[in-house]
Amino acid sequence: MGPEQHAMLVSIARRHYLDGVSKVDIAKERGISRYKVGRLLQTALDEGIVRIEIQARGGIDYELSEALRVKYGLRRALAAETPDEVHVHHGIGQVASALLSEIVTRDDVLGVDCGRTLASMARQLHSLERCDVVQLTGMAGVIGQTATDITRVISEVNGGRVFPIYAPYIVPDVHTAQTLRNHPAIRSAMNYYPKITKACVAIGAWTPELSQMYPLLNSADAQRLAQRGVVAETCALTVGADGQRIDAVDERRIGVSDTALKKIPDVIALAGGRGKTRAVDAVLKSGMVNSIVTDTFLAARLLGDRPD
Amino acid sequence: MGPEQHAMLVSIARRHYLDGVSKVDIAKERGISRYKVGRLLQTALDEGIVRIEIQARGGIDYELSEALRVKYGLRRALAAETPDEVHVHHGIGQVASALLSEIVTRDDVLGVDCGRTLASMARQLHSLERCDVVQLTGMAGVIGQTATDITRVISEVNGGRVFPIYAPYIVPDVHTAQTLRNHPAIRSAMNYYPKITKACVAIGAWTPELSQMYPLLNSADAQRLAQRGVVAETCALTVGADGQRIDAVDERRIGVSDTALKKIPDVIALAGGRGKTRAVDAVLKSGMVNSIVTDTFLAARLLGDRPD
DNA sequence: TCCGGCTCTGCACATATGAGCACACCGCTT
DNA sequence: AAGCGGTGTGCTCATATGTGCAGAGCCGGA
Repeated sequence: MGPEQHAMLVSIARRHYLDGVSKVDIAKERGISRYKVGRLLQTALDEGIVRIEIQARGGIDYELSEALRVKYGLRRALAAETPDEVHVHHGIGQVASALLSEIVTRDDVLGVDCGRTLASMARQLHSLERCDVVQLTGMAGVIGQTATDITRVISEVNGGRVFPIYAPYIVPDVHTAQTLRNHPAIRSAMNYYPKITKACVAIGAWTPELSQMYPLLNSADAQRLAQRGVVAETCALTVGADGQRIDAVDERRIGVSDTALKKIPDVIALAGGRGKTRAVDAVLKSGMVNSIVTDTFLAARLLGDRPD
Repeated sequence: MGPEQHAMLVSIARRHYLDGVSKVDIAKERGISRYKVGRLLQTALDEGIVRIEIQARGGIDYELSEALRVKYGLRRALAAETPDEVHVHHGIGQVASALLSEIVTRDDVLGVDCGRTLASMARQLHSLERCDVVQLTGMAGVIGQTATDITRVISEVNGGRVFPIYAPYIVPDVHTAQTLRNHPAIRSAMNYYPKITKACVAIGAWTPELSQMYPLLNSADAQRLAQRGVVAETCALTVGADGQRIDAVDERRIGVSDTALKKIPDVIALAGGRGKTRAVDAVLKSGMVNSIVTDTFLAARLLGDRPD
């Protein structure tokens, strides 16, 4: 292509894409037909003279996110860019806290699970509309990362009412569980579950290290569940590889039921790091959550169907 | 703006600008109105999420070129990017040769003036449609840069017929000029002038160094012309600052007349370097040329109305 | 010289798009 | 309770735009 042709393409492209002049008007300006202008602009596009770039804000890989969203039919998916594959909690927490700030409104009721990533999210929460905060599960895990701690931190940020559950995640026998569920404060929280409109939950893989729940069982029970196909849990609700519920110790749990969880309009899972690919895949297929915040590495593995 | 909103903007922008999906279809995909899609895309544009860049090919500044073209109402203008303001001939010659290759067709008749820049153009001419080449002016200047040399070099490239003028640019008296014009070979060339469809000419400023013509006059004549307002010449046709013809030694010239030059459909001037701003401005205003190939420095000065 | 393929052009017609407008909703004040 | 700006939404209607198609010119080969 010669310089005259090139100059005309550049000039017309400028006029259209930068000055916003319509093709019809450009055609009038230059005394050519609008079809010709359209075709010249198409040429400019094909030749790479006009480049359209989507400049995503840093911190999130929107291409991976969108692919993930489509693959699992989610309401939203966000893949946080993290420095490496190990220290992903901070990044996921940051994105999740921004997400919460964005979507939580005054009359939401927010349900909260436990976990390291959720704790990071809560710590990074700068502002949040005042709303009720309900603890979705009993207490488990390291101090400062239990659902009770997270619930408290969030309520401190937004000044909302709190519905904590001062009770363990899993208790040794059914009777104790029933007793606890009848405790007025706990009952008050659990009665509020149907009102929850948004929830943040963690996803655990079925290993002692990658689940808050696994270590609470005796190892025989845990292994028996593994043999029955459990690969993941969220809110201590165990699921198999295809996302099907595998009823485990439900009657000994203190927390939201799977049916109640599914009725929450907006359930956001937070999960990242090595070893969780199959678990996240399973929970996303379970229908118990409709949004995911993860890291780019895990997102890529989910899309590539490669477990870790 | 929160990550969800941002992700949606990015996702929609991708779909529209990269995948080419219409706003209506995107609206259907996402179950929202087309107005909303339009407004989201506008937001994405305003927020800088979508960036449209016009990637010009190197070697030419198309922005300056276009501004120049509009300012002088030219058919085309090209500002060559050159390493510095002194060695501009190579760059201008390169662009001009590419331009010639592009626009010259088999049944064009090409008229050629003399000068350093035109010589550079001719040397860099790789391929050119076969066409007749006519010398527009007598010989002047350094050997190898006369119109005769340039005409020959061009014809060697394209194998076309040549109409040279073996005669000086300017002769001492009217009689000699008339005699030469009646010489069969010269007459044959000059009779061909009305058939010329495209021409390349140089622009000289009215100083001994910056014009092929000035040194051919005795200094008294030259200075007298300067007093009459001559600031530039092309093809030894002198013009004043507003582009008006100032009849100088026309009867002693051997070359195309101003009326004949104006009748050529496409006259391309080549000029660049320091000290030529007023001269180029004048010639562009004269209506004798309708295209310019110059360097970016001179182009910028022409646009800034700053003489050098 | 004729012919087939090729490119370029502009048309008709269906869609897509832009712009102003009215209306509903919301939080806030009087 | 009523008033009231601000915001977001979808409407109508005039334009702008995309697409398939047919004709014109052009070129190379039979």
